[in-house]
Amino acid sequence: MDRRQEILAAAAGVFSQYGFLGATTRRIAEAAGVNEVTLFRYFGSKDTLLLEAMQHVTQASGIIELPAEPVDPVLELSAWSEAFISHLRLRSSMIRKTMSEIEEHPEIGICASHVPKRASADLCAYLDALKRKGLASEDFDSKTAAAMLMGAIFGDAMGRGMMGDIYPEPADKAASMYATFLLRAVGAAKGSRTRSDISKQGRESKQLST
Amino acid sequence: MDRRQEILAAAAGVFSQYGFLGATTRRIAEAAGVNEVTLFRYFGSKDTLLLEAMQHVTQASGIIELPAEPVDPVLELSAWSEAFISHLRLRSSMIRKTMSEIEEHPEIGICASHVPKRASADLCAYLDALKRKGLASEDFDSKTAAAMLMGAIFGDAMGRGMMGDIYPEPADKAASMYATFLLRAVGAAKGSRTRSDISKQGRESKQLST
DNA sequence: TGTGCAAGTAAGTGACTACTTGCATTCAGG
DNA sequence: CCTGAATGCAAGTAGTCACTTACTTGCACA
Repeated sequence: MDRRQEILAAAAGVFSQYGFLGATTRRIAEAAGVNEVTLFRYFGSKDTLLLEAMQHVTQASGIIELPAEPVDPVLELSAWSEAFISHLRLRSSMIRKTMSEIEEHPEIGICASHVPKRASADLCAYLDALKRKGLASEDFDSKTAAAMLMGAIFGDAMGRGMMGDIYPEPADKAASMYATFLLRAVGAAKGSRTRSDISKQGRESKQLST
Repeated sequence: MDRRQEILAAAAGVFSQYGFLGATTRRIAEAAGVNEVTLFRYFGSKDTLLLEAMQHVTQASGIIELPAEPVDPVLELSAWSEAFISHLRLRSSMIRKTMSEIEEHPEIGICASHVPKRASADLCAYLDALKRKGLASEDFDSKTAAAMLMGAIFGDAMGRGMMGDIYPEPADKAASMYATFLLRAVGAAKGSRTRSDISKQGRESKQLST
């Protein structure tokens, strides 16, 4: 049904603006251009409506794939990071509301956690592929590295609006700066040497390629 | 006054469990062991009570100082990171609630943002001191590096409860693993080789000591 | 012994909450 | 043309919300 989708979208929008308690059935109905009673006819209760709405929006994830066989790490990881950060930025206010709801409505939190879980798994696999192909040193922990990059991206997406001065500028290059920084840390910053910030290291670090 | 403090503490506790709308005056009064009317006699309204409560709790920050003159980067930054992550972990649920409230109650968000702002400034200054003393390479951006470490710590503190499997183990060493990873990225991972997680690296990487 | 303040108690206000019921309207298909 | 499903509308229910008023109690101090 068309109506269902409209209501779900409206519910997600209102939730991301007002949170669970603030997302009243009246507001949702108004946003959907629908009578309040219709909500209950479709979904029975506010709880199931909001749960379904959240499941609906977490379907479409903005994560792009990382190649199974890395070729140009800086290019590939920058693109991935930029896609990921814009996914998070678009949804930042919903993510904040969802995070604050995990104690009282864990089901919502669980379905939202699939996105970062998948992102992290993808990223770990990619870093391991870098090791395997000899494109990175082998003496670092993928989970630690992945947590660093994901944390930087996540923190930037959540916090820049409130404390823009603590994050690197310009905002639209930040994700690729994090990615480049990470690759340099794992000794994979050769190839694609277009960025000036890694030029110096190039001279000295053939060190660990096994 | 003694009573004031008790009420403020109770309000902060209830807020961190239920969020702004869920923190009803009844619940706060109950938690404080005080009559509901007393809240209004002291603070006039729920809004000012909660604002005052948040200002009160953000006074005491668990951030320790970083030395102005770095001596042992790994040791110093690990200690700082561990103190910071346990500060965040203790307050994770309040932080989540506060973050979801920044749109509707910006004043609360603003006073909470002082902690990460100060942490970031301290960290940047420390990284710059590393550069100045020749303990790190000079071709990285301090803000980027700081955002990476703070992001990793923040993400870990917020997310481990819900998706423990994507973060490095053990949890109580994670902060120092992030710190060590960062220092290695900036070429400052020599000295203080007591931690096992960098033992392997020790053999091969004298590389960047300028 | 009397005064004044801090706090509790009880009751109530009007607005809002999720949710229900009953009935009128619209419109498509047989 | 009739039927039935989808929807709107008006009203109502029982509960909670922040907040107020009016009054009582207990204790310190003079």
